[in-house]
Amino acid sequence: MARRATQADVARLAQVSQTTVSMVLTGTGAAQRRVSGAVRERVLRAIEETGYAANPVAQRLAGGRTSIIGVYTYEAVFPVVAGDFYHPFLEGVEQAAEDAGVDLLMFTSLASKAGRGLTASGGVGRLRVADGCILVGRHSYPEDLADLLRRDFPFVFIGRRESAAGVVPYAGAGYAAATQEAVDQLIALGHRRIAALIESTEHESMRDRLEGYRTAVSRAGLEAISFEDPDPNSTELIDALEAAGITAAVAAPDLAAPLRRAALEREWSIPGDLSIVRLGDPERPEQIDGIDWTGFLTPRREMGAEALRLLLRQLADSPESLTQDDLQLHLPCIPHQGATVAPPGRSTPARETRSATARKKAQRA
Amino acid sequence: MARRATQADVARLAQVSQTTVSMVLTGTGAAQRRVSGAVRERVLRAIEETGYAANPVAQRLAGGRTSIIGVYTYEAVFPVVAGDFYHPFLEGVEQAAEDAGVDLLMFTSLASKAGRGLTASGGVGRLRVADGCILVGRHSYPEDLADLLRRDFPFVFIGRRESAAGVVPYAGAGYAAATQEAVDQLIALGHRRIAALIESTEHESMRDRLEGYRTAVSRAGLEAISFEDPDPNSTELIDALEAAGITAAVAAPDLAAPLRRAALEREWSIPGDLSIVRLGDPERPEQIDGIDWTGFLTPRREMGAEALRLLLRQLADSPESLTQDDLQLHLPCIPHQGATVAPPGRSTPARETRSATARKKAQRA
DNA sequence: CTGAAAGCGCTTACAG
DNA sequence: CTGAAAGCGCTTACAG
Repeated sequence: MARRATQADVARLAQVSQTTVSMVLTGTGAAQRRVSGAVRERVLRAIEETGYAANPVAQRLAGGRTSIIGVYTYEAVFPVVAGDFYHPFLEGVEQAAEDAGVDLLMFTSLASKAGRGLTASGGVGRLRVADGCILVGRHSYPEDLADLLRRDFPFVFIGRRESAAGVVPYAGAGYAAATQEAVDQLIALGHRRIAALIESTEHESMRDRLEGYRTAVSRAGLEAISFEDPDPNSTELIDALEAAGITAAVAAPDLAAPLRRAALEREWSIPGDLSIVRLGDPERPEQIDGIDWTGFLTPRREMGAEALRLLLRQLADSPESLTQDDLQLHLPCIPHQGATVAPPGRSTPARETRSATARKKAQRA
Repeated sequence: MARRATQADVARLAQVSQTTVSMVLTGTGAAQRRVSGAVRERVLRAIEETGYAANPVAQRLAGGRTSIIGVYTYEAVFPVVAGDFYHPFLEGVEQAAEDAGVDLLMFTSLASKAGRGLTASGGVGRLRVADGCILVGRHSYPEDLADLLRRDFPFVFIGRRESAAGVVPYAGAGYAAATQEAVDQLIALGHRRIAALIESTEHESMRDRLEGYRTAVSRAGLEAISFEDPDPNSTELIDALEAAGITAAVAAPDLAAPLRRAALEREWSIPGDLSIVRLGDPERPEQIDGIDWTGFLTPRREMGAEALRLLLRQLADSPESLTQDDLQLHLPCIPHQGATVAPPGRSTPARETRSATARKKAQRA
């Protein structure tokens, strides 16, 4: 196997110095150094002839750019499950990369061991073969974020992430705004007892939804009734909703279907007895059902594409000019009017009946 | 921004040479060089103190390998269609890359314009930023193959490819052997009039299937009856099968379902009147049905994984020792006994009846 | 306009 | 057992 050609090889063939070869390749020298037309021609021909392509590793070590953007996925790059949650993010990244003419380096060598993240599997250093890096994954890894920020390595997270260590650049979904709007609509329909069901507020995206919910209910002078990490398989949740007189619930994506199932088991009708709003795309494939959910979709492709563009902006000439608002993107979610929301049940009697049935079932159990 | 510590920093602190630091870190020196206990201790402490972590970029440059393997996909890297045909190949590549500790560079910048291939979008040049490259795609691109071979660039195709320009390294499916075996089984069941339905023999994989079919029928002294690129939506195909007295057909993956549909429309029963063997995984997602096809599966993940391993072998110490057999892999297909094959219809009357019905329908049309 | 030289942070013969 | 030195393939001041 022929050794790959180097600038030295090209230089020898073109009868110029290696510096000159580098110069014609990356014209961005101190003073936009011009190489005379004749010499440039010779060099270009020699490049052609030798099949030279710059070694990105050497380029990076010397402090240059490679037009290679890293992609670090906390989950598998090529997900096993068709219809995987992460797929659309990567499609967006790919599309934007193609548009920008950059290549994507998937850090398969850094496969996150047992979900312990980047820091655990070799650290941020390895990412530096790329000009910058996009990160995607379900969880938050505070150490990774701190490390990334401290090292001053250009990166963008897909999905909002916070760190005490500094301003984390991200392309996130506007969950707060979308949730708020969804709750506003429930209120406009006449609902007064609206619950929020979310997963752990450890995660930024859940905090955002909760915040949107709180803003909307408090502005309307309603009571905020939220359940964090409820167990949708227990009857207690439905008991609690009933006791609180809830007529509508906004639910984290993976909680919507279980809530619906639990409610139906109680012989509630959806949306007759309970309206449910789904706050985004479900992550777990088993949650993908045929239900026409009212709520909104997570703009996954857009998040991927915008993340890449944001990274490119950071790599551009004057990254200092980027403000926090430039670095932290909240992309609008896509509202969808489905079949799981209706005005609250009109008659108290109906509600009584339902409650009676429910109570009977509960006693039997 | 704290500059990250280097071996030089550690060396200074530990009062040893930078070489020694490198030595204690990577004990694999020429003669397993031992550093005395005391010195090793000092170095380790200094590493601790400085928080030193090796710069992988420098390691790669010094090591002579970038550990970057390119992946060029003629189709989109992250396919839009869930259940995409190409997905499993990439999963296999990813798994093998993870095992080998190499990263994958997806050439998104080279997105093949209108299916015109590599040569059309700039040529082999950019691929050279990687140590070698895996190529995946539906079609054959003779120019690309010739270019790759002529340039002596290490690559492996997923799926068998031929070129007059030389020996193309590939990890292909053993379609010939699998098809032959399938036909043998039909013969063992008592079939004597067996047809082959394949797509254009322009493609290597179709030629392989045809070859396997021909070998099997000729060995059994039967007539070879093959249809290349038949139109399964026309009644002519069924007419022809009927005229030839066919009782079983082996069909290219994307032709099996259309053939079945056409036969059912004729009121043939499957497998009663016609046995159908499907020769691999269908490419087009609309062909994915609930039918339990008899035939075999394409070992897609294995092909991806083996392609990467083969490429790595080419990049290893003594690639010259690789023979053509080493470079061209035919991975065994996975046989599957489904519900679309049975012994041929026992009675001539049954067949007459069927033919009569069919003839009537044909006249009506 | 062009080239000699230093430097990026490592590994690895080659000498002591 | 340890270190001085060369080299991996680039970029980028710094001199001509």
